[in-house]
Amino acid sequence: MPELPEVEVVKRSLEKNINNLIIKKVIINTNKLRYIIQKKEINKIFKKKIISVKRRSKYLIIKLSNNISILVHLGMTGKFLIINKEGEKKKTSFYYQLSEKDEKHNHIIFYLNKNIKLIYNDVRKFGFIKIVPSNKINKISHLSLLGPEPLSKNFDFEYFKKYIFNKNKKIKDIMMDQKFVSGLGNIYVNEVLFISKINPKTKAKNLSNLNIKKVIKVTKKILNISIKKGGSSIKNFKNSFGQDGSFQQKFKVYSRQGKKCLKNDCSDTIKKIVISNRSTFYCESCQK
DNA sequence: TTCTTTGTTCCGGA
DNA sequence: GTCCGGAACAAAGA
Repeated sequence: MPELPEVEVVKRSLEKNINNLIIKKVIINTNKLRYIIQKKEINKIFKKKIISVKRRSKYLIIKLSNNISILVHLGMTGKFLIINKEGEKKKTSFYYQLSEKDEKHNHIIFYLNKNIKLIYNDVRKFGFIKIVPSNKINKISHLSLLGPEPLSKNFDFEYFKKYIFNKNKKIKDIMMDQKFVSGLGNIYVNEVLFISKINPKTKAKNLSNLNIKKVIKVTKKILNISIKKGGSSIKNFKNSFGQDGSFQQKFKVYSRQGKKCLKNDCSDTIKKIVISNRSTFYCESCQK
């Protein structure tokens, strides 16, 4: 369930710890992620230096020397772990003790110089890793159709208003649509609509100007707070040191069905419904 | 055994 | 051709 804030936290962690390192060896334990990784693709990243780590939507782009990039999507349960070789004296936060159970899902191991290992671990195997030419990265299908970043200036009232004026979709579906705005998933959309006091079933084109402004403002605020807190830790999310994020206590509506609404002066309970095959949580009293 | 989870894609119907 | 929404898919744990 890594959404934008979680991916951003991973990005920062990777940036800080693997930049300028060189890929010495790659071991693929499981080649059954969303896409099979060909051996000739892996050969392209040998001895390459990690130049930068970027994020676009929920994707990570690890740029290497010689016009090669590693495009990563964490799927539902993907995570990176950075591990130093035993015996090296480094900060304890570099060490993450994997239980045997966790190690079963260590699918790809990048051996870097300075005895650092970068491990891709993914229980559900819905994530993927692709080797792509850096200069074509924005043209590949995963990235080419993405809408604006929610935290960018492009995600503003004018854009929102123009996009939804003839859309008959529910606001929740629109917010989940990566072509409209990229990086939000089910959890954060539920939270944004709750805090904005907007019913998820509302047709997007019927939103008032005031509510459009509110949604934009709340979206940016929640994402920024979550990034600051280190990402959520819903079930499987960990940053690259295996530490849990701390945002999970902050969810006001997600997964709270049957529990009391947290808005002041509201005595209603949170309802769970399904919209477009996704669990949707809201308060009937607060979100009219 | 069945249900749940998510992002993405596909397909039928309007 | 376009839009909408339901279904399917991946894998594994409860």
